[in-house]
Amino acid sequence: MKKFYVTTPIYYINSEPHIGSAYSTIIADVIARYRRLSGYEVFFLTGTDEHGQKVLNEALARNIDAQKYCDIMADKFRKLWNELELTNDGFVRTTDENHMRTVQQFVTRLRENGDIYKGRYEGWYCIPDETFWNEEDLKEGKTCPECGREVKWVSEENYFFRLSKYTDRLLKLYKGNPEFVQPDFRRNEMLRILESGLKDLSITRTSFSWGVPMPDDPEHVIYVWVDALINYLSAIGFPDDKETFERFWPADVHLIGKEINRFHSIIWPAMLISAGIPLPKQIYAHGWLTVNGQKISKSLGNAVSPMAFVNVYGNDALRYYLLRDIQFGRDGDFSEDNLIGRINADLANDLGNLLHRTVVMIQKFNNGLVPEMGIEDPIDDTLRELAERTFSTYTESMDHLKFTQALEGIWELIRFGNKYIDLTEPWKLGKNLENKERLDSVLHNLVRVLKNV
RNA sequence: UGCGGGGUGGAGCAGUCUGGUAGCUCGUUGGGCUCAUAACCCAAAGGUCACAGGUUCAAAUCCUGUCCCCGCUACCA
Repeated sequence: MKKFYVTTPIYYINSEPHIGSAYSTIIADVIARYRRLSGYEVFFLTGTDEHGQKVLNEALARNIDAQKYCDIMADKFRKLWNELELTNDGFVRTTDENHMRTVQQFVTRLRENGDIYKGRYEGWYCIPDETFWNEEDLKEGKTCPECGREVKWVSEENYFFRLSKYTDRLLKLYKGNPEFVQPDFRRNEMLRILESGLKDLSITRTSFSWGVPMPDDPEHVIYVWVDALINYLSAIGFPDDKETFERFWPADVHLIGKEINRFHSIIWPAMLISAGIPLPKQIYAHGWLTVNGQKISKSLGNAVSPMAFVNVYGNDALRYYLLRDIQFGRDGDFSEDNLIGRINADLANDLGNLLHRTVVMIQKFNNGLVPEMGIEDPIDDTLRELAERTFSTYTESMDHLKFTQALEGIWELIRFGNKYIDLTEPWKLGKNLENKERLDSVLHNLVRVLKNV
């Protein structure tokens, strides 16, 4: 049996899940369900990223223990995925004991391969923003270009990963596997970064302790990103459960948001090469959702919970809308008006009506039983051919994550279904017993179409 | 500053790589039909494809320049 391993980003739990996190996860669920239907053994992974300064701050602000805070937040994510009826096979938390052990083992491997060294990380640091800045980016009087507050020169002893060593190998990887990073324009962005050369990456911090301790040097905690990326391995048993790990690794697709592409498309493969582990087959970076044209943000208060929509319109309607209306890969706008438009026009008027017409006529003309095929007509062939074409383009589209096209194709068939009824006029056929066999075929064909849709 | 995305009938988009009658959904208008949902089916109106040059027998599509909108520029899906 063929396998398929799909992952979502693990969500950083310094804030509650919103429509954006739900979008990524719903897409992954759609991929997982599609592959299961196609006969694959699927592992669909999602989870939460729980270490780092920001999480610690959130916990402190609430005056609760960091682990306790994480437990509460992780539950919110888990609960939401349940309510959205997502079919994830795993839910990894970076505070899981086995995950933390895996991280340490992984980092040990890198060290054994000579890719970790101790160095000094220095720079201008904006404490409230937690950001390092280059000297030339600073504003007048050494202030932060982002928030205008004063920056501080900090110097910290850290461990570094020899990322620079992997520039050429990554370039070669990109050249040899054009599908490795998708969509194309995202791959090109990464290529340009590679071409400009990579700097070594500081992979530990000493300013706080909420993280995975560095093996043999617990004063240092491992940088959250290094910690987080390894979830894709730890969740399927690396390195102890060899059988499960080897069954599913390498990942078939890491589904991510565009803002974390660099970590997945450059740092992650470099880490894996260093550790001697095969690379994932594809990184797919999707776009961002705006809400009614505005960026999702806490301060605007538009970070609405997806449940607000699910409760009113239902899970399937929300999914349909997200896949149909938002070109996958690009940024898109989420608007309730458009959602309603899709529900009315596509789900109710086209699909709903077709189903309703078919069912009512079967009740009326055939006592509610689906008839066998009777007399055929050339129009039946047209319907059949369109159906066949639809299912093959559907498969083709879904394999390449072109959800909008896949759905457009299906709706072409649905619309033709409605037209087919008008052309064959079954309500007229029903008035005369002589036409019974022709009527049977019409109704039979309609049921077939609906069943497959 | 740099990089990226976009500018196509009222709205949202496809088409641009591989030049050759401008397409889809929604909306609008008129008609048809009754199995059905203010539904469905048919038809029509509506676009100098941001702007200006250029290449070509022919450009939304290739080249040059300009304008406008949006995003990113390192740890926020």
